[in-house]
Amino acid sequence: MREPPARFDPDPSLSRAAMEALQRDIADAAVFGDDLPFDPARVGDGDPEAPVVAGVDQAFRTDRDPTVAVSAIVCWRGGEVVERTHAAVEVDFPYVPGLLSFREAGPILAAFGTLDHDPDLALFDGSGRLHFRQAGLATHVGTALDVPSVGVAKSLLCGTPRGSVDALPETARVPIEVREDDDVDAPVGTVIGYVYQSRQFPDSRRINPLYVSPGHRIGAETAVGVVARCGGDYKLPEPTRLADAYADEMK
DNA sequence: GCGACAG
DNA sequence: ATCTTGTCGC
Repeated sequence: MREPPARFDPDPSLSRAAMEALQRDIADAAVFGDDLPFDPARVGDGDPEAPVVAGVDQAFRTDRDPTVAVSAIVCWRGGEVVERTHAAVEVDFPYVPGLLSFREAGPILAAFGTLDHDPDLALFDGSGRLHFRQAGLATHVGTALDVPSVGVAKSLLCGTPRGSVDALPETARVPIEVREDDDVDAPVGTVIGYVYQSRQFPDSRRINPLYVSPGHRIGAETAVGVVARCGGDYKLPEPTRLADAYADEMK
């Protein structure tokens, strides 16, 4: 698909201050409301007209000196894999909470560059708006490519759930808002994502919920909705789970 | 100084 | 993210 504009290049050689400044610019350019060129209620439908969802995930080869990031993309449409691609890129920037995209967005954009399909929506492993400067990985890449995107994280980076998240029943969702003591660049009370209990066991054992947030061109409620419509039999949405397995296979 | 946080 | 066997339960 198309090349990303240099404006939002996730350059790992930038200073930390420059990275944070870029994230504020990205958050300004991002759209955290529904602006979708497709009907989100049709995600997961089994017909050829249904939206194409791209699941994106990475695996790393640390048996090399410059670590190699293997970024995988699986395009999925109503239960069918319509395309798979990947890219392997050397990375030297470490994982730093809040700056994940400066480690992973480069390899991800390289993989998108080899993708034939133009996905309607992209699901990322990490946060979107659920980020200190409202510019997590899903927001960064979604905005750079101007593709509707959603962040699906397995743990919470910031924000406060509006209520209890213990023993949530399957499909339950709890808004995550900004509180006074949260270090998030958004007004107090803003809903920046949702806790989503995608799967749950009948017994006492607990499965951790997912933390879903808007990346670009989608609102928080619709974001959880589409993730729910991509759900298979596992905790992670199908496109993400398939990309995870493909990334592992490719490394 | 303490806290503490995606992958 | 990655390193890793067995083990508990449906």
